[in-house]
Amino acid sequence: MSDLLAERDTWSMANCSIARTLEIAGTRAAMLILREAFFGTRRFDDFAKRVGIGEPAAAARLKELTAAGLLERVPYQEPGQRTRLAYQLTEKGRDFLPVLVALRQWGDRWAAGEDGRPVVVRHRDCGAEVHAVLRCDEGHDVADGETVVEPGPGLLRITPDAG
Amino acid sequence: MSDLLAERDTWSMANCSIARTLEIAGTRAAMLILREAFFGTRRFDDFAKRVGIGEPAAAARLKELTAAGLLERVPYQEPGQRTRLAYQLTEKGRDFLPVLVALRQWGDRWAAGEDGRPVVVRHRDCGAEVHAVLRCDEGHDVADGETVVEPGPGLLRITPDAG
DNA sequence: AAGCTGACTTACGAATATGAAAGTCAGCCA
DNA sequence: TGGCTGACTTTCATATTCGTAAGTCAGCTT
Repeated sequence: MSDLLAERDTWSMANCSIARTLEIAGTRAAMLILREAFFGTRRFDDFAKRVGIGEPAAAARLKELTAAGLLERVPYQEPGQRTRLAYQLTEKGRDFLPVLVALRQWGDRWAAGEDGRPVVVRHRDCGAEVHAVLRCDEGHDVADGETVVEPGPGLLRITPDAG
Repeated sequence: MSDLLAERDTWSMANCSIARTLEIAGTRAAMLILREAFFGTRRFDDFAKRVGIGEPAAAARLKELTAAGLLERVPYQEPGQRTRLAYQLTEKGRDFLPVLVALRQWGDRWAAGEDGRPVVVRHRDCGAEVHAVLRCDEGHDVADGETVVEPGPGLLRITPDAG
């Protein structure tokens, strides 16, 4: 990306989309709960157990993610069991998948154990592995160093100190 | 993704690539420092100021990211100034860009302010906007719900409790 | 009506992350 | 040689986040 230097200093990052996203789902536990949701986990206890966090943390993160609209609670009933509530991804939550795939991909490449990747994500229709890639609206693959950043319509400016 | 249910319960997520990635760069401050690095920020004070965090936090995160190999300190000298150290992305750090793009994209769509996106990322060569997309190795775009997860070579299994 | 189980909540303490304010240190410049 | 500035570090206090352990509550089953 380019160095806009002085121009850049007038940008307020108060409403940065990355920061906003992190405020909603930026904690380790929240990310891992979303991972589990994509893996198919739906029940409270399973979230806590599989993410490896305590029940209070699981309850707090699930509540936040539900309030933020990434998860919704839906009633379900197994035969011979009472009605329960399951946590299920909404469209807003499912749209988070590229973030998780990108995180996994980076970890696979740069921080995997010696035995390699613990899980593999494949395309259901063809069986090939799935990756997060950068692509522009013209259809080009975007390689390292080929991006530039510019102000968008929602950019706030900082009023420089007088002087 | 499919629900492997019982099978899934034998998976240990202790070495999950997502969790490993989050341990290296999973805090809000670390992510935002990487964002700034992609925006072209290189100096200590600018990181602290533009990310909006205190100097102790900036120093701690920069140190961690440098130790983890995402950033490197390189000497530089402006005319008439003494030699200083700048923080610059390594290949390992630049490879983190898809994560940030995916986070930004999600925030743009689901958590933007009413004026829209604060920044826009474009392809340098053609000017079109850049997105993080999921694609399989066969070249197909992968849509919502078209992924399946399976164990990889590095998957650890949990020995079920006897009984 | 009592038991059982899943889904939480409460209580408590420890670890981590962060901010404000101030101090330290190293060189280039005058 | 002293000033100045960028780059940190130190100190102190606070806010989150997390784990363990235990308690609560609701309904379906018997």
